[in-house]
Amino acid sequence: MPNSVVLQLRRSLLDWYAEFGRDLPWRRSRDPYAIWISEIMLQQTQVKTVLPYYDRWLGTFPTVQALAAADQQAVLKAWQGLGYYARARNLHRAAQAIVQQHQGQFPRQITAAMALPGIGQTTAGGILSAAFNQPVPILDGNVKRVLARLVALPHPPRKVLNQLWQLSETLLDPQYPRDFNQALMDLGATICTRHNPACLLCPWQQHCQAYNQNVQSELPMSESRPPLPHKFIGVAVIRNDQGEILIDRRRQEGLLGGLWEFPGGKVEPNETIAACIKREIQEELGIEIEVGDRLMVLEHAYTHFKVTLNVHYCRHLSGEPQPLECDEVRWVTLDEIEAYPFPAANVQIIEALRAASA
DNA sequence: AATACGTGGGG
DNA sequence: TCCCCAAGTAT
Repeated sequence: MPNSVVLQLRRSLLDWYAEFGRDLPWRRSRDPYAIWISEIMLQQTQVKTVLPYYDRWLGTFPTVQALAAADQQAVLKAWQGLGYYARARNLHRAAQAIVQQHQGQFPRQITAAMALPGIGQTTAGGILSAAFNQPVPILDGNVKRVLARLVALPHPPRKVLNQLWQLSETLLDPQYPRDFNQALMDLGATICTRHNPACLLCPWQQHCQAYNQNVQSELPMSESRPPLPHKFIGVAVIRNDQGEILIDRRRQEGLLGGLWEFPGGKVEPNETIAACIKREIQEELGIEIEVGDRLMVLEHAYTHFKVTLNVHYCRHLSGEPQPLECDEVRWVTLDEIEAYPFPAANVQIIEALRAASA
C-alpha cells in the first residue's frame, strides 16, 4: 500500500473519530487497571453487555490491590453472567502477579504484559496503546472485518492472520496510536458492521476495495461449521430435612470452572432421567437420594454444544455428601444461595425455586 | 493448528 | 427456530 494512501487513511479515520467516536467510560480513564478490566471484559463481548459490569466491577474492586486481595468467589460473583469465566480467574491471578512481581504497576513492556494470564497480543496492544499511548497494533474482530474489507481479502481472516497484523501495524498512526486504535474499533462497531455496513458514512469509502467492488456484504469470508452436538442432562435439586439445598463447586479447569452448580450429569443411552440423576449423585457425591417431581426443563446453548437440562426435586436419604468429582459441596438455604456465583442456566433454576417457594 | 471456552441479541 | 456473531486467549 502506497505511503500516500496510508497517510490519507490515518488522517480521514482520526478526523472521523474526533467527530463520531463513542464516549465510553474506560476512555475517560488513563488508569491502566481500569483500561485492563475493560479490555478483558470486551473480549468476545459487546460494549452494551459490558457497560453495567464495568461500573459494578470498579465499585467492587477499585484497584489492582483490591482485586488481588479478593476471594475468588467474590471475583466470579462479579463476573456472573458475562461468560468465559477463565477471564475472571485469569484477571484475579494476574492482579496477584502485578502486586507481587510488578510493585502494583501494570507492566509497560508488551512482553511482560503478555506474560500475564488472559492477556494476548490484541489485549496487550489495546491496553498499552490506550493507557500509555504506545504504538502497538491490535487485531480484534472489528479490525479484522474492517481490514478484510479495505483490501477485499480473498481469504477467511483466520487463514491470513500474519498479513492482517502486518496491515494493522502499517496503518497505525505512530503519532496518535491511542486514538487510532480506538477509532479503528469504533469504525468496525458502528460503520463497518457485519450486516448492512453504512458505507456511505465511512471515512474509508474511497479506498475500500470491498466497497469499490460492491462485495462488502460478502466480506470477511466465513467458514461454515458443523452442527453443535446436543447433550441431555439430569439435574438434581436435593433438599434435606432442614429444607436446605445441596450445591457443588466445579473444578477450576474447563467449562464454568470455579462456579457453583446443582449437581447432575449426562443421560446415558436407554437411561431414564430419574436413573441418571440417582446414578450421577451417587458417583459425584456418594449419597443416596430419592428422585421426585420435575421442577423444569430448560434449553441452553454453549459455544460448542447444546444442552437440555431436566431438573428434578430430590430428597436426601443417606450418606454425607463428599466432593468426589468437584472441589467442594455445601448445604445452603435459598437466601444464602445469592452469594454464590452460578452459571446462567443455573440462575434460571434458582429463579424457579424462588418462585415456587413464594 | 485446531479446539475449548459463555452469553445475549440479531437476522 | 436456528445460526451466527461480538474488543480473544490458552493449550
